[in-house]
Amino acid sequence: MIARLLSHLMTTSETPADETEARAIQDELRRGVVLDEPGPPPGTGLVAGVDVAYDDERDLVAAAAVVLDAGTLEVVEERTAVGRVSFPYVPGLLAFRELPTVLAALDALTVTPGLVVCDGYGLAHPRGFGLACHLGVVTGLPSIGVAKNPFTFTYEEPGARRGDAAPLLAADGAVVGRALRTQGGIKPVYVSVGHRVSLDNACAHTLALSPRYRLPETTRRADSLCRRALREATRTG
DNA sequence: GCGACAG
DNA sequence: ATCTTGTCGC
Repeated sequence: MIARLLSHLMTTSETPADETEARAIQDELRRGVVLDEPGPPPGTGLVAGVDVAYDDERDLVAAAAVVLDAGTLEVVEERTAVGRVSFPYVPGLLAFRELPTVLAALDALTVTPGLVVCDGYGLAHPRGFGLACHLGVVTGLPSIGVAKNPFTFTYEEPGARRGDAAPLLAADGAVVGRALRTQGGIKPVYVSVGHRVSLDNACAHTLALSPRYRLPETTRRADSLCRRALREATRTG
């Protein structure tokens, strides 16, 4: 079953036909999420960052997967993949637009990361199952989501120092993630659990990956790489 | 009912 | 996400 669902996400030809089908697939994948594991300790092993860039004009999408040494934050491996845009941007269904190409880039890696950091949300999601959850369940890897915007969620402004945080709340008051200040005096990032990681650990990783800038080095590296890959793809083919 | 809404 | 110059600052 997971293989069939994975093929839905992996291949352009089996992309969900509409939003209703996408939600049905989302509900299937949700059954596979594991939330009772702490995840790998921060600062050790390999951490991957993934991101995607689009050229809607030419119907192109480029994804990047960058693996860093969690201790030194040095790049261990980089891979990219280019494909066709197979699903529109629909709030709540971002995974179906981004994951096919991201999975292709991850598949090209020769090393296996102990954690994948996504640009977007995990459990902080209208239906409780965002991009980072899909990626985690489909790959089996621990995953977290680090987003730049609070989406539809609310939070009390955390303290101004690096490391200060506040719960990210859904409309019903449920804690779905955390607004985490990765740099003093700068807008926080929004961290949520994807798969096989605790929220505390997700935040510890995010902080460890953001020694200098607001966003984690994984996200920054993947972002610049997929943009470069898109430029190359546009210029070449 | 209408708008807002990760990337 | 993307459209986009110069500019302020380390």
